[in-house]
Formats: sequence, C-alpha cells, structure tokens
Amino acid sequence: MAETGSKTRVTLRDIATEVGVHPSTVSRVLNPKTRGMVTDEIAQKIDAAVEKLGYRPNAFAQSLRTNKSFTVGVLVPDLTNAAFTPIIKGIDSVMEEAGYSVLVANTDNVTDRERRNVEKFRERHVDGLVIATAHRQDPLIDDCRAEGTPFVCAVRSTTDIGVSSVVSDENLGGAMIVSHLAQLGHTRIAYVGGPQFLSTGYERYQGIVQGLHDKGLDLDDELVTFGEAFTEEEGRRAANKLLATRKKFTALVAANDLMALGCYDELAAAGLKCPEDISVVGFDDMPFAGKFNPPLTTIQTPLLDVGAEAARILLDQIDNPDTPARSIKLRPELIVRDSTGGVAG
Amino acid sequence: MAETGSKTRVTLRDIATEVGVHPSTVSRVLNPKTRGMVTDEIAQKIDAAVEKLGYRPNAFAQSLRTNKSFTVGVLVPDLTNAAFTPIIKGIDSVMEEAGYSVLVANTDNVTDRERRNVEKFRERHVDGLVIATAHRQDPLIDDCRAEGTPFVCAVRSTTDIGVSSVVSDENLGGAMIVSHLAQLGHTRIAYVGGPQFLSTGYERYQGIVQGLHDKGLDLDDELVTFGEAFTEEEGRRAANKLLATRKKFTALVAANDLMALGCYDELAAAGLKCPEDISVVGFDDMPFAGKFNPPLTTIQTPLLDVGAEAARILLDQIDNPDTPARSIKLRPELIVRDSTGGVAG
DNA sequence: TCGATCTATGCAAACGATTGCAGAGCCTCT
DNA sequence: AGAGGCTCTGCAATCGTTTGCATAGATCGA
Repeated sequence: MAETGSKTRVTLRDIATEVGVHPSTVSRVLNPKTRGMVTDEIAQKIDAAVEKLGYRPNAFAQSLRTNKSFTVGVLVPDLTNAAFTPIIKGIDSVMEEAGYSVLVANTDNVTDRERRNVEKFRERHVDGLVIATAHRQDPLIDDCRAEGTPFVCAVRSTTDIGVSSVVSDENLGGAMIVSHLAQLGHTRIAYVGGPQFLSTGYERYQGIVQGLHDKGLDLDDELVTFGEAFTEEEGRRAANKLLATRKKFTALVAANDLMALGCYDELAAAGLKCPEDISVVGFDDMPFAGKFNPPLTTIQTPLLDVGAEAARILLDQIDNPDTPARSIKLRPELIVRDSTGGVAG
Repeated sequence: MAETGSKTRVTLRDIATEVGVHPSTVSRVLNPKTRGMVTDEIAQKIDAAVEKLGYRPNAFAQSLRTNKSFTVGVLVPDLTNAAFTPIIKGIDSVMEEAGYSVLVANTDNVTDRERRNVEKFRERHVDGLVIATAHRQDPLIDDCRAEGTPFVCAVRSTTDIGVSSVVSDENLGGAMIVSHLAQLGHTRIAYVGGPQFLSTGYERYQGIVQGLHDKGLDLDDELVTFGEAFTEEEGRRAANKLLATRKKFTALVAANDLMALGCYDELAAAGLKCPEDISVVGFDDMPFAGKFNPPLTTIQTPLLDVGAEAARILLDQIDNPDTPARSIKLRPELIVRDSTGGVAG
C-alpha cells in the first residue's frame, strides 16, 4: 500500500536506509538486468520496503543519468481530424506496451507551431518522433535528419530517400478506385485533388492518372481541380468549380473523405443526386464514412496499422540507431458503399 | 544557427566557458526572473553564445532541480471517439500557450490501464491531470485526491464534492430536448440511456425525467432502456428492446449521438422512417452529426471549451495549490436538424 | 580617504538516480 | 594453509540545472 500522508516523495535513499543498505544496492535490485547481482534475501527485503513505502522511481533523475526518456513525440496537423486519431491510438498502443509515453502536439497546420513543438520535444529529450505532418519537401524533416533524432513519417512521407515512413499504397488505392468505377461503366471521371505538396495529395492523383491510363482512359484536364487543403470547404470549392465547367461527368473521385463530403453538398445544391446522377468516391474511410448520406464508397487507409507500424519502426530505430531507414506501404482496401452505382442511361 | 555535427548536447557549462563566466550566470541570464541581476553587456554575450552554439536547456535537469515538469497528463477513455478529441485539442491549446506539454493516455475503458497510466504519469511527475474517464464513484479519483496531485475532471464528474470539474449542464440539455419535442407535439417519448455509473449517463437521464415532469409529462418506464456503454452497438441493442415492447412512441432520445446512430439502424431495420415516423435526438453534437442520414438534432456539448476551461482551472490549481476546487457547468445548445419533426397524424 | 552599502558574479550543494571501480569476505584448489 | 578467484555490496562521481550564500569591486557619503 502506498503511504498516504507523506508530503515528500520516497526516494531510493529512503528505502535504502529502511533496509539498511546502500542506495546503489536498491537500484540494482530494481533493475531487472542487475538484480542477479544481489542476494535473494536482501532483494526480497528491498522489494518489501519498496512496497511498504510506496516507492516510485523519479523519471527525471533516471533520464538525466541515462540520457533516455522513454518518451516519443507525435506531431499531427489536426487532432480533431478523425483520420489522425486512429494513428495516434495505434502509436499509443504499441508504445505503451514498450513502456514509452507519448507526447502529442497539434500543429493546426501551421509551420511555426510545428517548429516550436519539435523544439519542445527536443528540450524534453524525446527518444524519437513520429511525424504525421510531413510535406513532400519539408525543411523540418531535413532538420530532424541533421539533428539525428530517430523519426518516422506516418501517412505522409517526403521525397527524400533515406527517411523511414509508413504510408498507405496510394497508387494502388487509385487503381482500385478506377477499376471499380470502370467496372460500373464510368468513363467520364472528374477528380478533386488534395494539396500536391503533401505526398497523399500527390500520390493519390498519380494513382488515379496511372490507373486510368492503364485502362486506356484519360483524365480530362478540365475535370481536375485541386484544393489547397484536405477539408470539406476545399472540397466544396473544387466541386463547385467542376460543376461550373458544365462538362459532363458521371463519377467524381475526391482525394479524401472530407473533400468528398464537401462535394456531396455541392452536388446536392446543384440538384444532382448521388449515386443516381453522379457516383462519388473518397479516400481514407474515416470514422462514420459509412454513416453519411449516402454511405461513402472509399479507399480504406489502414490508419491504426499505420500508427502501430510507425511505432514499431521507431522503437527499432531507437534501439539500434544505425539500422537503415525502412519504408513500408500498407495495403489499402476498397470499401464499396452506396455512393457509387452504374452510370445512368 | 544550430551546430550541425555536434555529437553531444550543448550544456550550460559549454556556453559558460565560451563566454568565460560561471554556469550560474548563464542560468540567471536565461531565466527572465533573474536576468536583471546580471550586467547587460554580459547578458548579451551570453545570448549570442546561446544562439551560436544552439543551446537548449535540458528539461530533465531543470525538472529534477525545480521539481516541476511543465507537463500534464490527460486520461481519455477512447481516443477514436470523436467526442474526446475536441477536448484534448482544447486542453492542448491552452497548455501549449502556458508552456506545458501534454501527455495523453488512452485507457480503452479498462480500469487497469487507467491505473497503470496514472502510475506512469506520476513517475513522470506530471504537474497535474485532467481526467475524462471519471466514474460517478471512482476509486482512482479518491486515490488522486489522497495523493494530492492537482487534477480536474472533464465532461464526466464524480459524486464527490470538492473535486474540480468542468462539464456541460446536462440537466439543462435534457430540458431543452424536452421543450423542443413538446413543442413539436410529442408526448410519447422513449429514452435510450447511457451507463448510469457515468455522470453524463446519469445526469442526462435525470434531466430528461425532470424536464418531462416540469411539462406535466411522464416518462413511461417501459419506454426506457439503458445501454452499458455509450456506443452504437449499445444504442442498437437498446432501440431493439424498445421496439420489441410494441409500445407506441413518436420520439426517441438517446443519451449520446453514437447511441442515436445505433437507433437509426434499428428504426430503419424495423421499417420506421426518421423523422416521419419517429423523431430522434442525441447528445454531444459530435463531429459529423450534421452529416448523418438524417442530420441529427442534438444537444451540443461545448467540448472544446470544456477542454480549455479544464486546462485553465488546472493551471490555476497548479500555480496555487490551495485554491478551493472549482466546478463549472458550461451551457449546452440545442442544434435542431432534420431528425426531429412534428408528430405524425 | 575610509568604512558602509550595493551590485554583480562565483562557489558549491543540492535534486534522485546509475554505474565503473574497489574491496571484503568466502570458496576452492593445490 | 595460502594464493587466486568469485560473489556481493559500498563508494563516489556523474548527468545539467538552480539557488542560497559568500565575496570582490564599485559606489557613496562624510
């Protein structure tokens, strides 16, 4: 049982004097690696005292001495974006298992806050970083490499080689969408793209282009718009622009679910029904994508796994700092719901 | 500019020898409170050296010495539950402003993980806790009080008096719903309750009961079911049970949006249309509640503010540990969407 | 010009752990 | 029985800051 009234924390020394040994002995008993060095009898007495006095190691003192914090930092662009919480959860679950704590920082997509937060992470000597905010070309990433902190990019990666990352196979996702749409008979397909400075935005676009090309189809340039952010608002804007061209299309693929949602609004406003008039597809399969009206057909990015894998790579990197960078692409999945249908007569 | 190749971190001593002064002088310059003690000329030289060598304070050493970590821990039951991210975001934003970092722990609703995480927080000497996992009677809370760590409950509170908390005024929310429904002519109202061991579950139920009572109406006991968790699944189960009674009702209020979503499914499965046949109301106004089919009428819990207020109170409590506990109830708001309508002839 | 008052800096002791080194006791082998 | 080798424990330095105290100059008033 823990002591109740004790004003001041119990330290190694306290329990040492209680048992009548030197603090270093206590330290050894408490560390599994060195526990073997001390007599069982004493070790047990120490255990008892630890229990009795409710000793808890002081993480600062430990970290100061060992230069290891058992903490990792996670950088996300927007905490309330439902796409990122599964990633954090994935990271958290494997990190907790490994005895690490996770520090999260929300950057709200502003570079300056990003920098400040990384700075703070460094002061706190995080053992590693997982970065979910990376741009395809990102000074912050360069900085991290120069600094030598282990880090891995999640969901979004950079053009740099030699950085670890775990992302979804966006090209494959694009191909899956095209296949699905082609099978339904769609040939006139519009695309609402995301920011091209993000790997997700860029690769998804490439995936669609490539996928169409492989089917002998082509993306009509006039039927492509790019939003400046992966938001509903930008989705609306883009869809609006598309509609304004008055060019005919029967399917619309958006670079993520949020943008697709924005497209829903614009289509409805224009009196177009989904999927009867226009099929819509998104990317991510964010939580509740299946609850929208209509339930959204989308590419499921294995967000939880992305987080978990990123965490595993990071742990690896922390334990042996000179393992080469590792990049993995997880397999996405096509989730067919009600927003896609055959092309209308 | 930061040094690039330096293998080892720059310390106070490094910059002290660079300038030719004692480390303590450097320390004083860097601390705004003591900067005045040292000559401007030297202070500026120190600033320059700090810049040149890229000095960053070692947070461990600081914390070890000062016994202050500028870290707070946040306990949430489920990171992927969209209701909790705005809270975290709210906390994070005010904490970041104040120079604090936030450590999050996801407990997945299991008591044991809760304990372990609090334990870990303590080892890390967090300056305070915000707890979003509280049960109405919660040993963990008792424990925290005994331990003396500053903490505040967010969204969910306990029956204990003397603990700080910031929650939404659930009773008022209930009353708002009842008013809205009554105005639409509903008198036969069913209730899908949440877990009664959570303050939200309990108070929302009380709010509805009270609200109805005030209107001279009564809740038919047979038209009340309680789920064991605030989940879609439990919402489905509860709605199913309600439907099985074959008792007539024209409106259904669920203890949160997730449960309401579950109800949607069951109603649809039973061939009932919302809102034509049955009006549905939820609680929380979680992200995308307006995107469901139909868009959900609900009580908006000011989640972001809950987080921000909780953080403010916590900071207060940290700065002056003997301020009395403060509990605030934020005003919720009724968001009328398309899931509620007049009662069918 | 000399003591008293101030100011600006240095000194050294913490904070709580870890760990290489040294040494005390004991066992074993010849 | 004595030398060498183990095993177990203590010692003390160290990690990087902060901060109370001491002190060296500078300043000032008489």
